[in-house]
Amino acid sequence: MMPKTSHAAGLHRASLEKLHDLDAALELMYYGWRGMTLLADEYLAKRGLSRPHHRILYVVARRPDIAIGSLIEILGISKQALNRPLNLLLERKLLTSKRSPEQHRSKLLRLTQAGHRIEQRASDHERKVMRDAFDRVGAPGAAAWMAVMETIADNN
Amino acid sequence: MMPKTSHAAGLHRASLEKLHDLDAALELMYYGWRGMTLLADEYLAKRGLSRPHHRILYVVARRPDIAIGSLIEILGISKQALNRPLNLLLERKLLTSKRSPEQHRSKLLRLTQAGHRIEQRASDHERKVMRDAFDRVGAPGAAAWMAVMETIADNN
DNA sequence: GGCGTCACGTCAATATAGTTGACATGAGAA
DNA sequence: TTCTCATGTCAACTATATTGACGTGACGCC
Repeated sequence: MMPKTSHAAGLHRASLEKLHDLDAALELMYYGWRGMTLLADEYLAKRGLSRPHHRILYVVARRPDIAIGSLIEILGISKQALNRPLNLLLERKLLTSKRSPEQHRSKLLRLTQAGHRIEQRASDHERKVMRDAFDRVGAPGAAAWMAVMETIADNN
Repeated sequence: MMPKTSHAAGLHRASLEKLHDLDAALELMYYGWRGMTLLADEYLAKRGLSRPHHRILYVVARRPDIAIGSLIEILGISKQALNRPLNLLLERKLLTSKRSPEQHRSKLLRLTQAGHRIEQRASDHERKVMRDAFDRVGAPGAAAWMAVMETIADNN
């Protein structure tokens, strides 16, 4: 539900009247997501990639030899939606796909060296933002942040 | 960078291997945003509305008599992008627009009773999620959450 | 009183990120 | 052999954005 201002590059928090005491929290969730992903998205954009590509790289990095079907399930998108970004990553040789020896009908995905590098750098941008924020509140504050987010995330 | 599972309705947190200690935080940010907006989005969808409509209603609720140009600036979108959702809200009579007595060239937007009701109910869904999460960690935990998110949000 | 600018409206083309449906292929299992 | 699984791909569509161009009515000013 929110905003931006003068500078073209980055939106900043709007100073809207608060009608409820939790309005600030709603706005922080919105701006927080943007704040965390802003640098990573800029980094990816310079390489002609975007969030969907990062999501694929992120998952494959953590599940080497994942099959395409599993990837679709984890990402929560259709195979048609996966197709384009996945093929781009294969063309760019950020990912490799090979069929497994036994289960010859599924393709197993892996990151190449270059793929690892990009995944790491993009995620590093996001982790740095989190680290800086956690450093300001110390370990107990960080733990509280995690606890709050877990409660919200599991609200399904 | 993430996920989903069996049920069609709501994604749930993926159990991916953590390569870095802050990976959990990255995933929580992703799922947290979804978790907070899930119920509100379902509520809005039942009424043929979506996030952009809610953003407009949210801002107008907090800036009665806002001009279209200011709304564009706050939302950070182009006037062409604003056009469709704004006109829908006007057609549905959730918003009114009138020209001001003096400044006859700008249009002033206001919520109708129905508009207020929808804005309030949608935002209530989000505030409830936040309230439940804050209740679990108490006031100091909530303050820590806010402090972390402010640092991240201002990362522009 | 005319000129320029401001605020708004709208048309067209494009991009991105997704959807559903249909259909094809090669591999394995029954 | 036939059925099903895992994958690939084509087409059409939706939603949400973008930029550029152009139009109109309302002021502001010399």
